[in-house]
Amino acid sequence: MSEARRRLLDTASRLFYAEGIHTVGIDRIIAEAGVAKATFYHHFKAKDDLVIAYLTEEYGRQRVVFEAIEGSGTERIGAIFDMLGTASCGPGFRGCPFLNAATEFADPTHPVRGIVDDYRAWFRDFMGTLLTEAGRVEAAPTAEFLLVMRDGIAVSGMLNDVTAVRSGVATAMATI
Amino acid sequence: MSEARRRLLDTASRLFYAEGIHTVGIDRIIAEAGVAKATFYHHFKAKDDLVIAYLTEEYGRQRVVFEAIEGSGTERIGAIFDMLGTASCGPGFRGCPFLNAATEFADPTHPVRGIVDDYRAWFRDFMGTLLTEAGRVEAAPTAEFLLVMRDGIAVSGMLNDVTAVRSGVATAMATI
DNA sequence: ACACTACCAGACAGGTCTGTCTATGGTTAG
DNA sequence: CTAACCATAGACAGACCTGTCTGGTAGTGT
Repeated sequence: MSEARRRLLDTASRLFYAEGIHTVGIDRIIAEAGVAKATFYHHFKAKDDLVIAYLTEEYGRQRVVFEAIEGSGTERIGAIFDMLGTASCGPGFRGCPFLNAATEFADPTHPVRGIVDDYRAWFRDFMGTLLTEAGRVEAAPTAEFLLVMRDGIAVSGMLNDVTAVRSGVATAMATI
Repeated sequence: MSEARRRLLDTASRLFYAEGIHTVGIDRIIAEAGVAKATFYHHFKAKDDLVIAYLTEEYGRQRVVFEAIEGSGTERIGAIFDMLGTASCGPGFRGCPFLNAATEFADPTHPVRGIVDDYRAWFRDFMGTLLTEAGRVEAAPTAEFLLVMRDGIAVSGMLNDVTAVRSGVATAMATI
């Protein structure tokens, strides 16, 4: 990836996540990235393309991080939710990038929503696989439940309900 | 309340909820409400005032609805979550108005975020009170957990994860 | 030497947004 | 009657947004 494109994506990721997608304009991104406007439109057909790239990259990043977490069976799920809880209470946390993007793009047929759906399907399947590995017969409904917990934890973290985050993590760990 | 103000609030509530706050402009609201621009600015100092009024009214509406649900002890909580689940799968559901607003207003010191905080504090306290009434000693952490569940259910409903909604409701009911 | 690609700076058009303003018409209370 | 109030229509300013375009620089491979 070219340096300019890298800087654009990094800047956009930081600003989109921290301040929202619609509220951050192209001018702001290219200024902070130190890139010319023509260069931006050379790399991205439109702003939506940048949004897509941002979410796609974030999706890949999270997959790598979560799938790298070691452990076996339900312990691994516990470690994942422990990490989720820690991240949700950490500095600079402003919720789940995918949930936030879905809120900003109300039209469910928009390409952005496709990535959000992909991410959620991956997480659900990942949990289902881990549960099956752990010998759970009722893996599917439990995986759904863990998806709901993940969402709730992310939201509570965004709104600084730290005790709720801890409570959610503890319950998720106790359930599995 | 004057008719014009009533129409403005109704139209704004409908559009803000369905399409998002930042994406819906004043011009659109006054056009669909059939109200002159000067009339709008006679009733609301700025767009933010309309947003505040929208969320404040929605807060009051939800309080009335939830507090009117009958039953005693944990059965009442079950009825509330049953209703939450049903609403989250219903037509036109696009998530929790407060969570969506919090996502759109990233600055936690913005007045909008104050209403969101108030709503969440009310829900948490309401659950805590019902749990205490039911004789639960560990009411506070369970109330926190129910807040997380509420968030997760709303998110899953917004993203059409209907089975996740049902799973979340079932777990919440089983837990309490 | 040449073509190609990546990059920069910044003007520009066309649209949208918020909020203000003028000018006018009803209705109601004193 | 008149003054206060609520409402209408719509022009307008100023800011911001996206996306296009011109023109110029630097490096790279053939």
